[in-house]
Amino acid sequence: MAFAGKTKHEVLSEFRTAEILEAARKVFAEKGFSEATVDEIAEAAGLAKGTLYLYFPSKKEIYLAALKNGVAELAEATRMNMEAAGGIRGKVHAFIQTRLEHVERNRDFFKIYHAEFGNLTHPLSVNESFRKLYRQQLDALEAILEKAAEGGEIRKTPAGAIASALYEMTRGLMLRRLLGWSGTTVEEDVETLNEFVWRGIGNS
Amino acid sequence: MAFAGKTKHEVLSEFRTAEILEAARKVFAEKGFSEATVDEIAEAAGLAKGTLYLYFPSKKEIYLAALKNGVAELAEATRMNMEAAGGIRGKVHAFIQTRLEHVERNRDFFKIYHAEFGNLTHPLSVNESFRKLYRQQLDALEAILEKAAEGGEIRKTPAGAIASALYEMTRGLMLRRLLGWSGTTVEEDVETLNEFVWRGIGNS
Amino acid sequence: MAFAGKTKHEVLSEFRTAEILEAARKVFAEKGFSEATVDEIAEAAGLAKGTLYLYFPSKKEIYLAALKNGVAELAEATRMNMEAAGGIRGKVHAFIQTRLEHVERNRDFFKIYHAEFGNLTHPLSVNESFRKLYRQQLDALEAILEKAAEGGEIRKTPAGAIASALYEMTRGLMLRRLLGWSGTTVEEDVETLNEFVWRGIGNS
Amino acid sequence: MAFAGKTKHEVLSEFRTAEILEAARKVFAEKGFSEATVDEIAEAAGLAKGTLYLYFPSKKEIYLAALKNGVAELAEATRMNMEAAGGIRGKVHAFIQTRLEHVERNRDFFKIYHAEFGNLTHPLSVNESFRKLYRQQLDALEAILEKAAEGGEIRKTPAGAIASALYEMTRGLMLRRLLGWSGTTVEEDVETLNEFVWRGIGNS
DNA sequence: CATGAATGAGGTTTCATTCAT
DNA sequence: AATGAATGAAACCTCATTCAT
Repeated sequence: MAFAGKTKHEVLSEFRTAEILEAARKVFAEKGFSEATVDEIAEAAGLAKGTLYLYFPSKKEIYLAALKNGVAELAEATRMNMEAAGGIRGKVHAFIQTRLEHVERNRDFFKIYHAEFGNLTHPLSVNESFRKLYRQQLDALEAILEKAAEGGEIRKTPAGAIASALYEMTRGLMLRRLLGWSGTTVEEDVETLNEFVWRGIGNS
Repeated sequence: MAFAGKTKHEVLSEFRTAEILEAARKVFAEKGFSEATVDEIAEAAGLAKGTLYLYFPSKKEIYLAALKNGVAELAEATRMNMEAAGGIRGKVHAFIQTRLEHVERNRDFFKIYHAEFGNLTHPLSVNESFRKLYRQQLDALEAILEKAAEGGEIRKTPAGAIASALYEMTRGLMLRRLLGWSGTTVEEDVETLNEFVWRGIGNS
Repeated sequence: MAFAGKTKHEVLSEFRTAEILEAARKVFAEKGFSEATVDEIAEAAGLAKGTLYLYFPSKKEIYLAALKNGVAELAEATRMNMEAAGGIRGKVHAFIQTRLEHVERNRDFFKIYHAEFGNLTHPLSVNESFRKLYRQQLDALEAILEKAAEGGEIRKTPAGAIASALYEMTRGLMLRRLLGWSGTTVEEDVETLNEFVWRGIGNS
Repeated sequence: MAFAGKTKHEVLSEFRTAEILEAARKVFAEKGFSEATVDEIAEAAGLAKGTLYLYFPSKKEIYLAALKNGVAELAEATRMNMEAAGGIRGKVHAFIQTRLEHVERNRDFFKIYHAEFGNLTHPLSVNESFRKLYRQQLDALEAILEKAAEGGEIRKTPAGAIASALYEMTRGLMLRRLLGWSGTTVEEDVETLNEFVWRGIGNS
């Protein structure tokens, strides 16, 4: 993503931004948006409070950046892995696997991510674009399922509901891991879910 | 539940409490806990701010009451309907149906309910007992699935993960309805989910 | 003080008033004016809060009544006993004795009384008239001392300062008793103080 | 007391703290603890309300700091001057003189100081340590008197009561000056009191 | 007369944001 | 660019007082 030719200013700016976002993710993950204070984030980042405002215009923007950052990464990785996979079965497997594996490496981010789903129904919420992205992902999933059904790869189902179910059951297992309630490995969870879903939608 | 012989005080107290909780649910549903103000709740209830504090000791307690109230009701209804249903297939159907139908009649409550799941990973969150209850429900679901598997009613699966998946996919469809993204009736959603789950766990 | 010919109304009114003042004295003694609440007084009096407002227009007035009541009684008893006593020596003794003995029987009142001295320097304080009364008592004491000095009964002193000293040293021993720091009887305290004062002002 | 080598932060912090305490003393002196508002103190200090909270965690702590500050200073000055003075007569004189002179230079503080004596009998009062300090001073005074009596410098008296009387008569004259009721100079008051006390306890 | 539910002004405290250094 | 002291709006909560019953 990064490329040569950056000015010294740009390099520093990116470095600070990343530094702040990492600290922010840690604090927001622990406390949630409202309970977290800018002071805490500044301290976690080892910077003065005022410095944060050189890089972000508000607490809310820090939060959004910390969120979007990870969301885009996850969405992108998911999309790419699904594209690379052949056939509907591979795609579904990729979807589940990518997401579940991601959790392990980004626990702080996922706590924020989860919290944000809780805010989806507050219209005045921190985030309008989050809802859109969620919708896009569901729609994409739905489209894939519908196409597969048309091609006879899977049975005919109300694809929207199934997409939602697939998305959320995956998220459920992610949450379960986050809470430390899983006695299983990621691989096992992936297989369990994959098997379950496949039976659910397969046209056996 | 209500019975004669209540004092005037008790009647009024119950009435006010209900009045406040209804207003609170509306405001909390719209804004979430942190963004909601006690003033707004008071106004929504048509009462003065001080009056709320005659019935609840703090904003947090109002929130918890509004939450617990509905949570207990939902949990109880779900448990009863599952118990009444015969066989694992009936129980799973009852689980899905009870929950999805409940949403339609308690939209405000469900927004709060959903938001609280987002807080599950914040250890210092408003609510410790909520996490426990969630865990209990998952455990109960797991136990039912395991027993059914032992009895040969369904295939053998890692019951914990499946319970989580079942719980969350249902919650996903609830959220979908809440967001107005469903073009389907509750009955259709129930059947879709039921069919999907049953294929997923059945021992065909 | 009470006399026949009262209407039923007056009798009840006096009874309620006394009841309230006793409760008020107890609560104010324990908490001070600001920390005491009207609710507490009402509860201590076994009456509803609203009832208090039938007999007193405000919390402040309850306080003042509870205070003045006792202040007047103390001042009157002191004045009478001093008048009855012969000679300056007897008068001083009567002053000390009356006041110290009074403490034992009216501990609640004396806590309020003491607190009020602490407010003397707040011009906007609860009580303007209290300051006046204090001043009157000091002036009276001063006048007595001056007259005695003129008559050669005691030595010549700056009578104002001595009056103040006499008043406050007595109050000091009263406070000492209130705090439970006295290992002595009232009589002993009276004699100690009397001896001390007499040596201090006597014209030996 | 101040010395070089302080950081800029320390200098500012001390300056602000002093600034706030001076304003606080003025406001508390005028209104008492309960009637004073943080807003008033902030305004008197020429600072925003929030700024006070950068230096003190609560209104109560501001009050205590304003109080303790002066109390410690007075106690220390008194102790030192008494120690420096030779013989019991000198010590008593030093006690009276130090305290009375202190009033003139710290009128605001002394109003708070006096008010606090009024709270001594409220067990849940702002200040527990104040009571202890008062007790310590009385005990020290008592010890000095007892020792002098044993050495034959003064007559035998119940030293505790006399200590209390001495302390409070001094405080009485301090209050008298505070109220502007003294037509005399500090020196005259000191001499009057000294003479009075000395006759009272001397072994003539 | 008595009640106590209701009120709402007013107090303390927090914290996102600004800006002079 | 970085700082962190200062700000003040806004939130929660208390409690003296009122008034319909």
